[in-house]
Amino acid sequence: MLPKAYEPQEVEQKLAEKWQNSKLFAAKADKTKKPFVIVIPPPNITGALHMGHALNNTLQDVLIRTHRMFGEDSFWVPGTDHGGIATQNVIEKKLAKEQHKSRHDLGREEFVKTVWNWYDECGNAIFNQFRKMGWALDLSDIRFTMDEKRAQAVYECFRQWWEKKYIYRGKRLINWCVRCSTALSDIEVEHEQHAGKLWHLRYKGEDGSEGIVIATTRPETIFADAAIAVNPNDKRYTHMVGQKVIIPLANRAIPIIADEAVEMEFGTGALKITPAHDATDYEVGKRHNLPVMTVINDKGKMVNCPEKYLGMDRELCRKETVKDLESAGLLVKEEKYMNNVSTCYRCHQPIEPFMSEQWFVKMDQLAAPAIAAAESGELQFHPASWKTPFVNWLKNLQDWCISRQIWWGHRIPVWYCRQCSAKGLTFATDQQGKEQLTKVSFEDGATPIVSYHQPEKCPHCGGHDLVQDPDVLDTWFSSSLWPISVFGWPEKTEDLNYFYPTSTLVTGYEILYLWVARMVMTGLDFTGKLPFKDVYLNGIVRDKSGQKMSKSKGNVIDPLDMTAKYGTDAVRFSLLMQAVPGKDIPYAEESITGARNFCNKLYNASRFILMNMEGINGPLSMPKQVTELADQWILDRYANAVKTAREGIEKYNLALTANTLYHFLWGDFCDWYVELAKQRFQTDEKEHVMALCVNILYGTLKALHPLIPFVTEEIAASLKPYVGVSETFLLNQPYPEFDRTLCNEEAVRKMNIVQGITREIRTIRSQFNVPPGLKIAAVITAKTEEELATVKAYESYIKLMAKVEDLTITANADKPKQTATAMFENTAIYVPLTGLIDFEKERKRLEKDLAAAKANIVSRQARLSQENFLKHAPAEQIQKTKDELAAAQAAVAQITASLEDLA
RNA sequence: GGGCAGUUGGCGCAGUGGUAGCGCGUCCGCCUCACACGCGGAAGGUCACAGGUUCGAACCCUGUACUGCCCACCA
Repeated sequence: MLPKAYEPQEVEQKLAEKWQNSKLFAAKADKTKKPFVIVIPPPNITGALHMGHALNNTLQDVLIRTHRMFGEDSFWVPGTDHGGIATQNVIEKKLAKEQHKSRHDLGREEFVKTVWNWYDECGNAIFNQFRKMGWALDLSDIRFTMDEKRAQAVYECFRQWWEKKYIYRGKRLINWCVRCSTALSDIEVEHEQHAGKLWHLRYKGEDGSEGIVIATTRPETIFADAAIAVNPNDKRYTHMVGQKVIIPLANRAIPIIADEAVEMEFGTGALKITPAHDATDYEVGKRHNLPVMTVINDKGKMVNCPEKYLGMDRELCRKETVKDLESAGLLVKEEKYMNNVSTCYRCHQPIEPFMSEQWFVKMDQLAAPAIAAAESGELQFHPASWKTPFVNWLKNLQDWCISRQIWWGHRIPVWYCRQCSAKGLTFATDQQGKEQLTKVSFEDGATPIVSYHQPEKCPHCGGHDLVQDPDVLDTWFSSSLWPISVFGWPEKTEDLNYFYPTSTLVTGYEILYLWVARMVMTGLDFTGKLPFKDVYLNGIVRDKSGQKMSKSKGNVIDPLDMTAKYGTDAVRFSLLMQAVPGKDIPYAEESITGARNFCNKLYNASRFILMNMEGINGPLSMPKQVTELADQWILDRYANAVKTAREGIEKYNLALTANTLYHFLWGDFCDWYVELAKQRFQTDEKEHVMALCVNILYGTLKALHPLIPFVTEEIAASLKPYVGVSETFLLNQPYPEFDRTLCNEEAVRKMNIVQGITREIRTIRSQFNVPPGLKIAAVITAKTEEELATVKAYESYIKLMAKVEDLTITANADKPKQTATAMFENTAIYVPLTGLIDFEKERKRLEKDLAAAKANIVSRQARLSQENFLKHAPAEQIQKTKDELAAAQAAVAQITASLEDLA
């Protein structure tokens, strides 16, 4: 005998291995079939899986599995991402913790080797977790953004864009992370509200006058001031424009200029312009031809400033400057201020705007086709509300800074001749005594040679002393090529031809710009085709109170802990029940228990049906024709559940699919059909009923399999002999089709009457504490032909489900004495309960029902007396209202009689 | 500053024109021979607010408030 409760752990382990070993998830590359392809958002090799991965991958898994069952050649392409800065940070922390070493202690080569070792370790761990989760990825064929093929793709992209002049080198004010010591692109910068201060500083006039007062959050940058700016329309300052003032503590004169960028209302209306350390100021400086002077270096230390502050950290210098300004009497005011601080998306330290020569990609030509694709609707977003932000982002795109001053990543495929480029190259000796190229300046004459491998010789002088650019590419550079690189681009492979473009991209909205937009641009640029036509944006898994999960908040739920405790299916199903496109999911352990209970319900229902299979040999096919109400009804429910489940998948509304199947299985199949079937098991109808049970259950298992693959596969294995299936895996069987011929509205209507009357009797039983085992008598007086006929025909259902022994059915009986009364539509239900009735309780109950019925009469009558309603509303609606009025009137009459009876 | 979501019973959410559903929780009764991870029943909501469209609005339109997110060079 099977255990009472479903124990997922062993089952899942066993099946996960079986699936992988059978290569069940390998795409067949069957050219006769339509491919359905999803490329996985490759997880960074930074550590363990979190709930976000669980959600994102489960959604993809459901799509992959359903489309496979739809008969398509579905292929989910697995891989990982090297994760640039993120991974380098993880390894640096690890080194510091375990060996008290920095990456500089190891040197570049050794450090990179260390990360590769980490990749072996962590990559494996990730795929083991994938296997455990049962995700339909063929793990025998995986990709990595830094493996040889993907590196070739990166190089080819760089080369082509260099030739097209999309890639260029430029000196700009870029976002510099002092902690990570690298440049960042604009979207890698996050904006956080920090409690800071706003200082009002006086810049005295060159002529000794009072000068002007400005407001700043960054007093340490005054040494780099190039001007003071005011709004041209600001009458307070018009007379001062053109005059010169003295920078405090620096004693340098700068002009007062007028520029539209200055907000008159903010601070004092006067703004210090520091082109080298602020993006706005940089633009103003350009307009006014101001000199750019740097006072903070790449380490965040002060340079080019009065000696006192030289070498000081920027933070400390801020404090010191304020102190000294105060002593000098030039600090006019200090106020608290909520500052919008730019921070690094990886380490969350404040970003320093920094003048630097970097590699950029020109975006306008790349963006244009992407904008067109989104605007035309060729590219679809789910939910669609992301289209506008997507397009707007592309329209306001700045050039993409792609060089990073870190060690882990694709090295820029550019070389320099030490002879020809000598002036533009700066070398330093590292801690291992090796000479390293640290800085490249095209402005000073470095000449690039674009090449994947080290060129044999310099094309200019024939020299052999060539060095590679020290920078690596933005990690998103290789990610943006992912949909083509996974299939072997730039080679014209068969895979690329067959599987590209892919079908759907499933990812979080937080990387829509960082990743999705760029894949669209590169895909269109290199292939002329969109990499995917549907973008399904999933929400973020949050904690129960809607907070983002984070280690520091201690509210993280580990998906692996949860799968160990409740089973993978339970975790998957709990997420799917809430998976509405674009919506965040509040998540708590309690969310999982419901899903776990469902898996158990499914298991037990199956167990029950299997138990009743005893004595039945061979497969039972689905009966072609059914005449019994319960059979007609359950087939209608089943057909509709399948229909809605499929709709949910097509509309990317997996919550709809999950909920529909949940309620069909539990509410319709178990609570009513199987309960009714129990009595038929004792008759010669048994085989017929079993045929329906087992086939409907098997169909439901197939419909559920993409959502909860383990428990369904496990059950299906036992059920197969009874439905005549020889195929081992559910995944290779067709997804249930909606069968219109099974729909039967009349059966649903009749069953609804049976259920309604049953519930009324059960309520009476419960209200008057009738012992569950006690069979009772009941009198049903049906006032309409339909109800009367139905009750008469299916009195056995009511007797069974409501535990009624003696059922009297009449068209018009007087209310028996000493009974409880209930109404269902036009039918009165009397339950004689001599000695059991609490008259006071019954009176209260009846009065409540009476009030409700009276309210119904009033509202229906009001509606029916409106001429406009009768004129405009559809006939069907008018009839419905009339029926409701009649039912309410019948109820009032009946209940009133009952109340009189009680008195 | 711009944009996008959301506001439905104690909690978390479904529901796109015919006056409300689900899960959890609560309360009552049940170990009824598949399942107590269960069965039956009950209580609980003027669908944020104000206008408008409509015979009819949780649902469509306008505005307001609050919450969250994204974008943006008010230092």
